[in-house]
Amino acid sequence: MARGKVQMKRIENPVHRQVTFCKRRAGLLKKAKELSVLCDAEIGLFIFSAHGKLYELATKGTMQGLIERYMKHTNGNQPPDPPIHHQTSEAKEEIIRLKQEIEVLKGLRNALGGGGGEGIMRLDELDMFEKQLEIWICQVRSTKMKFMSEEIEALRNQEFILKAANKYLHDKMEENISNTTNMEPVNITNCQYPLTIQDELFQLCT
Amino acid sequence: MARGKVQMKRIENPVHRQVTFCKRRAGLLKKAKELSVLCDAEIGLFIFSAHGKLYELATKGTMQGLIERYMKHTNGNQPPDPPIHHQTSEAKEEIIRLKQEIEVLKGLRNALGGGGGEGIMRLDELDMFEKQLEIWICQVRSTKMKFMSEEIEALRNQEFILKAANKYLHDKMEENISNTTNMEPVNITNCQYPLTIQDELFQLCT
DNA sequence: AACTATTTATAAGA
DNA sequence: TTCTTATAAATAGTT
Repeated sequence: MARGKVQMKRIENPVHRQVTFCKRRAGLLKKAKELSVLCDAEIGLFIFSAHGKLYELATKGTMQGLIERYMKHTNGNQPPDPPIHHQTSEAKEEIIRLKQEIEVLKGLRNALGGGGGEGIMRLDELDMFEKQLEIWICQVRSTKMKFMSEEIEALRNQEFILKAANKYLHDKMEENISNTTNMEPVNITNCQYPLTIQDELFQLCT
Repeated sequence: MARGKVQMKRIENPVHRQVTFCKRRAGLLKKAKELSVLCDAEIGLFIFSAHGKLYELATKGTMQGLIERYMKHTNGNQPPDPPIHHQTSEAKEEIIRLKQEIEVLKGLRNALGGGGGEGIMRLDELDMFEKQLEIWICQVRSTKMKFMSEEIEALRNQEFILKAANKYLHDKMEENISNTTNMEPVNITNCQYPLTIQDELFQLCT
């Protein structure tokens, strides 16, 4: 505030910073005392330097007494530790919030991993909506999978029937050949393509 | 401090006192903030007016946290609230632990997503994560659908081949019958089950 | 709340 | 650190 304005940001030069800290700390304590005296106010002030050293001022009584009064004032309920209770409540709320977030993330992770969605998180409507959308998608896909599986099953049955018909005709033909003139038998083994249905394909959304 | 020195004693005129209180209070709070910013200090300040009204400033975190630090600094033996401090410390530790867990889960998300996750906004992160989840699920399902479609196609081909073999054998048999003795033809129409593949099943994730 | 004449605080230099 | 000093800020008294 003299010989040049000062930028309201941390003073990078450590020497300057330390000097300014000493000067302004003294000024601040002085101002606090003055305000207390002039205006009959009760002031508690503590300053931790960057290195952790403590400077304090309590204008009336002790800092302990002031802190107690502060505590009592912040919330007019619990005389022993209302501020503490308040703080703990805040902490508990944040813990609950963080736990919810973790649950959401775990739910999403599980959905990614295997689809085992579980608890309904009480979060935003958007969140709920997206979760329901996900569940809906899973259900639709599962239904489609079921249809396709049934189709494959029907085709397998069809294959079985056709093979049986084939064998019947083949046998009949050989029977006819043996009964009649020479006739080369029909080789249908070329038609016996292996069927390798991957059963794990049907393990979806279980 | 202007237009006349001020005696360092209580201002008796209530109006003057109140005005001075307002002005100097603002100045004191400003000075405290400046000291905190310029010198990287942590400052707690509370002012009780003569009438009991509270004005406070905590430069970092909450006044509660600052008071805790003050308590911890002065001496670790205060009977009124060591348990309180302990409780709060536990809460803070749990908050830190939960935050770490969230970070782990976010890392998992990024690993799964692969895409550029940078995350500043929490809701946005969640949103993007869920979107990625949806995309991922869709991709997995599409791949499975592709496999199943290929299986169905193979079965259709098999069916075609078997039908052709059937027809060949049937024709041959009729030929044999016409060439040889009377013999009732094999009726294979009973084996001609209609195949109705629902093509819309393959319209997934388009 | 706004204005100013002063006092105070303090940044930079020694 | 402390002192000095030019200058920026704060503010007492007033409107």
